[in-house]
Amino acid sequence: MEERRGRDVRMRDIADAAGISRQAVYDHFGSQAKLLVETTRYVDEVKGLEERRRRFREATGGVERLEAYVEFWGNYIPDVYGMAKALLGTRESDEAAGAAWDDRMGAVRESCRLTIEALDCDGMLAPEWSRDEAVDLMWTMLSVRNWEQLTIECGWSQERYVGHMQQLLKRALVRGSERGRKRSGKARG
Amino acid sequence: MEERRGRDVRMRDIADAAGISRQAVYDHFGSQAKLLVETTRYVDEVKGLEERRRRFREATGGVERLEAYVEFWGNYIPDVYGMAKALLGTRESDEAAGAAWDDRMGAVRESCRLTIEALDCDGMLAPEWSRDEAVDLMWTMLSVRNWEQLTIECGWSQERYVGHMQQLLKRALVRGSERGRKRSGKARG
DNA sequence: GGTGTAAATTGACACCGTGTAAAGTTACTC
DNA sequence: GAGTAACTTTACACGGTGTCAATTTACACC
Repeated sequence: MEERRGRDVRMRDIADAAGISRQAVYDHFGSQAKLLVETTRYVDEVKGLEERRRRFREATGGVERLEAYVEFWGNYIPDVYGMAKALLGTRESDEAAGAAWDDRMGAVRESCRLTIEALDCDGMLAPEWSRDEAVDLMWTMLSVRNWEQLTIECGWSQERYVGHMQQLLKRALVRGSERGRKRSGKARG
Repeated sequence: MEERRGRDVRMRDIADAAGISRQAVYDHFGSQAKLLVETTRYVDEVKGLEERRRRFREATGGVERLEAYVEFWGNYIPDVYGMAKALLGTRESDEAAGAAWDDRMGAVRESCRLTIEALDCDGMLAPEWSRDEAVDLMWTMLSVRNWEQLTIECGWSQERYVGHMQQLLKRALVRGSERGRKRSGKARG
C-alpha cells in the first residue's frame, strides 16, 4: 500500500504481494475493510505511534503544544499515507472502514482540543475564536487531504509543510500572532 | 446528486430519477464519467458561474480581491457540492473524471494566483511567503474537502465559513495581518 | 509409518456495478 | 405508408468482492 500509495488495493493484488491465495486472505481477515482496519493498527505499532505521541504530550505551554503537535502529526502522515489513502477509498462504500477512519480522525481531533485548551488556559487563544471553532479549524488544516495536496500535488517538502502549518496556525489562532519569528520549530529546549 | 449529496450515482439511479431506461442514459452520455463532466458544465451554467465570477473580478486591490474571491468561491461550493462529490468519487477510477476535476481545480488555482499577484503588487504579501507557496496555501485552504469538513462535519454555517476563511487567509498571507477588523465581507460599496 | 488437524489451495459461483450489443417498440415527419 | 430518431427490453462481457466446498500440504503426535 505504501509503495502504490493506496491504489490497487484489490484483494487479488494483496494476495499476490503476500504470496498466498486470495482465499487465504479472506480466511485471515474476513473482508477488505477488516483487513484495512487491522493493518492500520499494525502500522501504528510498527511506526511507533504511541512513542511519538508521548513526545508531543510532554509539551505543556499552549504554543509549544501547538508546534509540537503539528510537528508530530505532520511527520506521521507520510508514514501512514498509503494506508490512509486506502482506507479513505473504501470509506464511502464500507461501514467498518468509515468507522475506522472516523476513529482515527477523532483521535487527531482530540489532540487538537487539548492543544486549543492549553492555548486558552495560557490566555493565548485569539479572541475571535471560540474553543470549538478553533479546534475545528486546526483539525481541518491538519487533514491528510491537505497534506496530500500541499506535499504531493504542490511539491512542498516535509519541512516546508510542517513549518508553514505551524506558522499558519499560530498566526490564525494565537493572540497577537507573533509576526517577528521565522521558525521556532525544533531548535528549542 | 444534490439531494443525495453525491452518493448513489449509479447509472441505474440516475436513469430511474430521470424516468428513462439505463440504456438511454448511455445513448445520451456514453459513460458515467462523461455524464458527470457534462452535468458539471450544465450546473455551472444554471448556477451562473460566470456571472458570479465577474463580480469577483471587479475587485482590484489585493485584499479586496482576496475577500471577494473567498466570498465568491465559498458561496459557490454549496451549490455544486453534490456534483463535486460525485466527480471526486469517480476521480480515482476514471481518467476523464479526473481530468474534469483537475480542470475545475485548475481554474480555482488560477484565481488564487491572480489574487496573490494583486496582493504582491500592492506590497501586501507577507514577506515569509513566496508567491507560489502563497497560491498553494490559498488554493488548499479553499478546497471542497475543507468546506465539507467545516460546514457539514463541524456544523459551521455558510457565513461563519466564509468569514473565518477570509480572516484566516488575510492573517496568514497579508503583511501586518490587520487584527482589528472583525468582518468586512458583503457590506461592500 | 499412520492418523488427525490446521492452514492453504483451487475452482466454482452469487452478486453488483459498468458498459456493449441487438432486436423491437413508439412516435413523429414527409 | 415509409423512414427515422428516441427509447425500451433483454442479454451479455468484464471486473471486483465475497462465499462455499473439495482437496492438498505440512506438521505434530502416537
